[in-house]
Amino acid sequence: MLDEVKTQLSQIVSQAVKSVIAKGDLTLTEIPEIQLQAPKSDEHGDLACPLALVLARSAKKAPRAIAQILVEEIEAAPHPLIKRVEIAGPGFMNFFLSNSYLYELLRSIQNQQANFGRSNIGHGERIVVEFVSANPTGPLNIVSGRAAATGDTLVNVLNATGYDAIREYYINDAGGQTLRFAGSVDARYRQLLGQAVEFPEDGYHGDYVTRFAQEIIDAEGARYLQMEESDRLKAFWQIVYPKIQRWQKDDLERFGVYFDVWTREQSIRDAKKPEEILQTLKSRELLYDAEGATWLRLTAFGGDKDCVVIKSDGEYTYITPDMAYHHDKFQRGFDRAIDLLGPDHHAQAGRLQTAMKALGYDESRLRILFVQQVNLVNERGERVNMSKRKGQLITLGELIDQLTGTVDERFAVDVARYFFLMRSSSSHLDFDLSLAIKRAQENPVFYLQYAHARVCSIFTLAKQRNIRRLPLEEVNLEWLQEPEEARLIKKLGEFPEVVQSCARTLEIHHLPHYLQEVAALFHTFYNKCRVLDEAAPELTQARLVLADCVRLVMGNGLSLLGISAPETM
RNA sequence: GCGCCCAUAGCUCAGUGGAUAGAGCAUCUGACUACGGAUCAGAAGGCCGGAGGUUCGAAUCCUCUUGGGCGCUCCA
Repeated sequence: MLDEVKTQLSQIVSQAVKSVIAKGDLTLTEIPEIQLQAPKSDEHGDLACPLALVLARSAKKAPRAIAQILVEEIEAAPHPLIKRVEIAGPGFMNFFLSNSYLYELLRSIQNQQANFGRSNIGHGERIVVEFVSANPTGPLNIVSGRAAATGDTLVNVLNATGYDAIREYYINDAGGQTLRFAGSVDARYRQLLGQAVEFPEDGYHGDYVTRFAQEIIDAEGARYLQMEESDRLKAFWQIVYPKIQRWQKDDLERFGVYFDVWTREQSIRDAKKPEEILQTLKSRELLYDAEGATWLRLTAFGGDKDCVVIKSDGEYTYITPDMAYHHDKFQRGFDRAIDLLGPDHHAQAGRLQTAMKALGYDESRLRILFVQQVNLVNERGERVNMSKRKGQLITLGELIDQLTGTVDERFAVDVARYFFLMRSSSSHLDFDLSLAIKRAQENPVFYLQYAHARVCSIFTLAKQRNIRRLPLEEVNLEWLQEPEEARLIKKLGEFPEVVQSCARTLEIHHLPHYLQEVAALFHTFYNKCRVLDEAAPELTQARLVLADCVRLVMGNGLSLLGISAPETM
């Protein structure tokens, strides 16, 4: 809707430029794109156009003079949309629009209902978004929580803008970490059975490792001691892996994140996909042997160094099945793949990008985003580095547990999700758990939810007072004349653009910020303007339409964030 | 040494080419006997890490520089 207004206005301006050139009042070889921006201040109108500033050089005229010529041309043929045009500052043309477009906006929101905010800029492009993908060697920590909230919302946003996106989790259930983890379980197993074994230095120290060992003893005793160590490790892995996977999945679901596809590295290996891509690379003469290993010539594609794909012991390095996995994503028909990675995977990301180029894929098809680290801050304000191996971490489950101590489970998830979503994912995040718990009650997410609940309460009260809403076409929206109403309506109209911008930039933190603004403008409106006024039934009807539009935008927005929109709190 | 991320109000962060740089928290002052005070109105708080450059116009783009974080394995 706001788009349409902009399009209309930019046509008017561009028409004016053309006719001014035709008259010879302005000399230009080329008309630049006409920008229209919503000014921050009401004094600057509804939409501002800096065209005269842009043209100053090529037209060899002062910006204000150019603006003057254009404004005269525009005013010569009055348009119902434009109330007046002012020239301001260095040469901005500020358009003040007639309120009718605001009323159109409300009608448009009413007609679209839950679809308001949805669009089709994606044209059905198929995208696989891979995120979390934590090693199956322990519970998910809060960094994974941040990735989970981010990826989940990103997929919501993409699907709302006409892309066909899915959530995918890659399970590294076949690499070297698995045996290292099994080794840690084994060490605890033997320790618990009284053997004096030293715990591996690079092992996993978490309590849960000991718990797993104890569970094995409880179920099957000491019988694994009879086995060869390598067989025992494999057996332990088989026992422990499903438990961890279940654990991770439960935590994610508790957090409201459901993956569409879980891909196991083992299944990629079983399907001989790594061999397949190695064959392709070999046929292109991109592989060579050196120092007993097989290398991929990444330097031929702009990589800073070549990388090993088969180690001298015959095992693959991480990248080999990973390449195969990404190749598989494209084979499954996805136009684009987006990966959300932790910041400690920078080198891996660069290598993978280059490797996919070597496999013949256009660079633009794989986009790797980084969800920056989360530092845990302790009571003394010191940063604590989280490490899964050292068992020094806060798990996603613990986070929700702790928040649940102060608020309901549903709100605990809301608080945690909002905490992760409200800041840019490229920024580091200091997570002060004690503060987060303390602040749970006064968390900014409640500000948004309260706005939604407050709107809903208006309708509840209306019902109690037997105030029935008239059909939209019988409501006279001209009653909405207050500046607080105009500001709120304008903000509501931005919603589709905000969602689109999140989809285009893959930066979703704009959405929480936008909803915060909507909530603030609504609260202001609510304090200033009485909705249910029995002395003014027509005004009441018009304001009910506005209130309902706020309800829709807040509801649709919160739903994209995966945060509940309560009707009462 | 090389690459990536970050630096904006006391604190946590938005703003990535437009007018007077914004919000939340914290601080201070106020608000209707009326739709939910989990709210609102207002005050105070800033050489946008620093220095050059591009531009009509820079927190934003380029170069250099300072400080912090993370990578640079035949680990994942």
